[in-house]
Amino acid sequence: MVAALKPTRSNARIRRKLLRIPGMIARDLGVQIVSGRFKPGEILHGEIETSGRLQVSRAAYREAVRILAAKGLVKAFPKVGTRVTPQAQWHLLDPDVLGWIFEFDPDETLLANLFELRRMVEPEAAALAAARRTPEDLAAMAAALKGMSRYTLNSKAGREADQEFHAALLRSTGNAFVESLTAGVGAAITWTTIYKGMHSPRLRDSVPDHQKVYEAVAAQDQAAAREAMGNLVELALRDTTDARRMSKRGQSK
Amino acid sequence: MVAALKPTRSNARIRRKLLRIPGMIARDLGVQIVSGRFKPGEILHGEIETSGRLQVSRAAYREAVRILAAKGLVKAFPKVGTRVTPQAQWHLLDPDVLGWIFEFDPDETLLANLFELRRMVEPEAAALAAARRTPEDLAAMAAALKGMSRYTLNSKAGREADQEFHAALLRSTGNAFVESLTAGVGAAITWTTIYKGMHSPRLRDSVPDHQKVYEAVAAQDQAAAREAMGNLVELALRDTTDARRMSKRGQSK
DNA sequence: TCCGTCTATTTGTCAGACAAGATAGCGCCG
DNA sequence: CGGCGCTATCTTGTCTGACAAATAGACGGA
Repeated sequence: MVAALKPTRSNARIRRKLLRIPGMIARDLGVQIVSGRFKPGEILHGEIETSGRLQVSRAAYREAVRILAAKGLVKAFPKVGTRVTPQAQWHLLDPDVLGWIFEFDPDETLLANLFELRRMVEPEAAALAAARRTPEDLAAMAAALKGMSRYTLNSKAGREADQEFHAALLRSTGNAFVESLTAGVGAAITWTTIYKGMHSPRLRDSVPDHQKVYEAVAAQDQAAAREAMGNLVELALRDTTDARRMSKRGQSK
Repeated sequence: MVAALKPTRSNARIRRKLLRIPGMIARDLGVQIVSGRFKPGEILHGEIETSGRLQVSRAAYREAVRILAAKGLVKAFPKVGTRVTPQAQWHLLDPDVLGWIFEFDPDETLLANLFELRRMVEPEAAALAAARRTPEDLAAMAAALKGMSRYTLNSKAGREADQEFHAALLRSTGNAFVESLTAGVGAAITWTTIYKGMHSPRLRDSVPDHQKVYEAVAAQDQAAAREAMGNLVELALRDTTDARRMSKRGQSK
């Protein structure tokens, strides 16, 4: 629930600076939908009722619903209401939707699916990057690599460097569609780190794996880049599932 | 330009039944943005001005802008206006954005990029499908295949069967993220067909290629499925670029 | 020269009203 | 009695006009 949405002054700082009211509501509803609180086929409560309950204008609430509709999560019809669409129609690779899905403990299957996609795309992306990377791309990857080893994944800066490494690699494919998968890769990486940090105290150092990818890309060796990145994703997946399994067992849930 | 947007009655039927006013405006602006008519960094005209010019209420226009913002095409700030975001932030795999990009003669590079993505994903998807397909999946693919050979790509039904074949295959991976790439694959297929139909009178029959994929999936032979689908995409790409080159040369442009 | 303030402009939000579309139930007619 | 069409009604769709909030840029003071 949104609770006290009207930010007279108190939560004005808490709310992300750039999230206006419709954005907040959309995020809120979006999370409830992707987390199963609202199931496909269900119909959201009426606009007047909901906007009244949230103490926002109907226009603001409508803009929120429009955002969700733009991401394929809902569809609105007169008289029938705003219905949650089946998952097959959701724009799962939309950065916001991804964020909502993985905001809280995400569905195990979906995380596995996301890794499957990484496994398909990233090795080939590395091969493309090896063929097309510019000196600037290389510099960005080198800088990210340096950041990873300097700060480690235990610090925010280190984790951001990890993300940036993969982002730079996808960017250097020169393929706009591949680049648009950055958010998806980032989400998978985030949860790998979270699970590893949560329960396996001694996390395997992933810098050497990244280093190998970097070297292959730098040497413009497509086959080696593909191979190294394949390894990296494979290991990341294993680490994630292992850590997750331990974590689940630990909390006996 | 939207021209006469106010549908007193005349164009009420012409406008796609399910496209409300904000949807129409969003599509219109979206096409102008992805086609380069509005360039990244540029600022859209003010809300009052634009909504006035289009003869719609400001609320309706705002909902349209919200849709575009949800797809990453624009960002709005008070005082500064609504700015077109750099292409790297666009949600290129959003079905609507894809549709807008490929609505008219699309950028050659982008089409090539889309094929690159297909080349990465679809063979592995075929392998996954071979491992996981249910009898129902298989039936759907068989039906689509039958439709392709019965109606050929010269008819609408045949083209839809082609799309459905690939959609069914992606669906049978059991991977929601892979499935969400259906729109992207579909867009690529559409333009392959268009280019082939446009200038190469004798288009290579692609049914045997699809048949091979189907048989491998039916036999649960992952390697064969991967191989067959790799071939199919490769040939489709070659057909597309060939046909396009001929077409361009033909119209001496 | 630099920094804080002030203003103007743009988007953000609100409020209430009416229009349009779709469902369901009612009633007419066969 | 059963099928068909009309109407009542409910929900989203759209319009209008107003005020609030945020910020870029100008202005003025230290």
